[in-house]
Order: sequence, then structure tokens, then C-alpha cells
Amino acid sequence: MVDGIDRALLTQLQHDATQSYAALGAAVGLSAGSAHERVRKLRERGVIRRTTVDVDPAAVGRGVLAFVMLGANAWMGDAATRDALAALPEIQEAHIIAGAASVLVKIRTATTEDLQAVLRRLFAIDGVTSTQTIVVLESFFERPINVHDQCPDGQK
Amino acid sequence: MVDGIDRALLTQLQHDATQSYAALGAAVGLSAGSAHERVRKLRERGVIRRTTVDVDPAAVGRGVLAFVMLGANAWMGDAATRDALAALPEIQEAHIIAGAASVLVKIRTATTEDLQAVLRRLFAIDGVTSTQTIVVLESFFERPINVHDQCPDGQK
DNA sequence: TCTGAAATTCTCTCTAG
DNA sequence: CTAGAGAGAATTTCAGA
Repeated sequence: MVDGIDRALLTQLQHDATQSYAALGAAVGLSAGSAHERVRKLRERGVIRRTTVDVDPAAVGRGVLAFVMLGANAWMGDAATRDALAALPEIQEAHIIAGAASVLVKIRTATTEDLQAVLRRLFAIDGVTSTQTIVVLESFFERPINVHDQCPDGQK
Repeated sequence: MVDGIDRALLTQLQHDATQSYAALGAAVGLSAGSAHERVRKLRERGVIRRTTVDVDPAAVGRGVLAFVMLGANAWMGDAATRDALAALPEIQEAHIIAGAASVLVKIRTATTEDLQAVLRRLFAIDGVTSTQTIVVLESFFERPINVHDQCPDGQK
């Protein structure tokens, strides 16, 4: 379904989606026309969800990063919970998780005061009984999904 | 430094970076040439880090998502630790964190067996003494940074 | 800083092999 | 899938307000 050339195309596009199809084809050993057709199909099939830009969080007032685990006394996997979380613009990701907590959210704010404000609003969501906040001091890296490798040295 | 028009441009580009500068300009009330110039400057200043594509994790064999908190008996904030983590292709993000653990990593694998293999390799990194794994059952959403709003209703 | 237009380059489709 | 060609768009630059 997704062969080696497709994966090479994806890696190229993840690194720089502004390059021409001619350059893209040259990088993976294809003509511009073929590269274009493959990328079109990757989009059509939803392997490529969208083309977007990476924005520097600090440059737009989102320099503080934290992860928060939400405890709950009810099932949080419904649409109402999702909508309540999605309504908070500082929340970048929200996941239902296994284990002690129910939901894990990734939050970006300008300041720690703003982070507090978001925590207060999280507590106001139906079912939320506790929060555990993990503040990030420094991000080593945030990178695209690796579409090629499995675990190196294959020890599994 | 980043005004309202820039933010509008960023939002547009985050949503769809394939649109023409003419369309981009129309969306924010600018000519194509001006939109182009502003976007060029946003790139130059590093506000836009790169143009990339969103890949469906499941389509490329990364359908399992987990967060792992690493405990350590030494300072993990050095380049050696970063390199050791970066060498594992399944790790998408790595952050130094405050609190009980030292490092938080975001991991995507094909299966839970592969996740186990990554955990084994995390334990092999110098200084790592414990892991706490949070498996994601379902992702509500993962979206771009909101470059506009502060916390809605401004209760802060 | 923006506009509008000109010149260049790329996209996208088609044909044929 | 490759190669080439052609029409249509888009990028990119630049003069002028």
C-alpha cells in the first residue's frame, strides 16, 4: 500500500513541502510527473492529511509547554468532553489514556499564570476530579513521524 | 513583531499551506505580492520554521501512541542524552520536565510489542532508572498551535 | 508598506512509448 | 513508469504611490 518510494517521498515532504515536484522526483529517483502522481494519491488516500507550517511557539506567545493528566469520576471518552477540551485554544493535543488518569492534554501558554488559568478551566469540565501537571523545562526535539525505520538493531 | 495580519496568515498556512499567495492575500485582505513578502519575512525570522506535511500515523505503521516518563539518577539535560533519544526513530518528541521524572518522551510504534522494544532500549540509556508508560487509547485531537486567542472569556 | 503588472518558473495534463 | 510538450497558474521581482 505504501512502498519504499512513497516513504521516501513522505520523508522529503516532511522535511520541506515547498520543493518542486522536479526536485522531489530527483530525490527519490522518479520523474516529476510520477512524483506528482504519487503525491496526489497519497493525499487522496489520506496518508498525507494536509500540508501545513511549523510555527515557533515562543514567537506567537506560546512559550510555556506543559502536559496535564486529568483524573475523572466518569467516562471521558464522549464528544462532550472532546468539545469542552477543544474549546480551550491553549490545548494542542488531547488523548484518552489507559492507567490511573483518564485524559492527557498538551498545553501551550504564554506564561505560567496563563497555565494556571487553563488548569482552573480544566477543573470546571464535567467529570474532572484531579489534575497532575508536568511542566516542560526544555524540549530536546519535536520532529515528524519517522516513516521508515523500525527500532535500530532490530532487537525485538 | 507579529501583528494581526501575520497571525491570520499563520492560521491560514497552518490549515492549508498549498494555497496560492493570491488566495492567501484575499483571506487576510492583502495583495498577492504583499502576502508573499510577509510570509517570506515570517520564514526569515524563524516564526515559520518549515513547511511540512501531516502524515497519518496508522498508514505508515505508527498506529500505537504512548507517552513515557523517564526517571533518572543523573542529570539528563546534556547532549549525550538528547542524542541517545534522537537515535530511536519511534520517539517523536523528548522533553526535559520538572517534577518526579526527568524526561518525557512521545513514542509511536506499529504494535505494543514494538513499544516494549523501545522501552527496553530506553532502559539501556545511561542514567535511566525507571519508566512510567502511558498508553493512548484514542486521540481526541492533535492540532496546530493557536496563534490568536488567549483563554476564552479571559478569566485569568 | 502596499499595489499592480511583468517576467520567470512551476504545475498539471496529455500524448506516446 | 518515463519522456516531452503545451496551456494555464503561480511565484517572484520590481517600479511607483
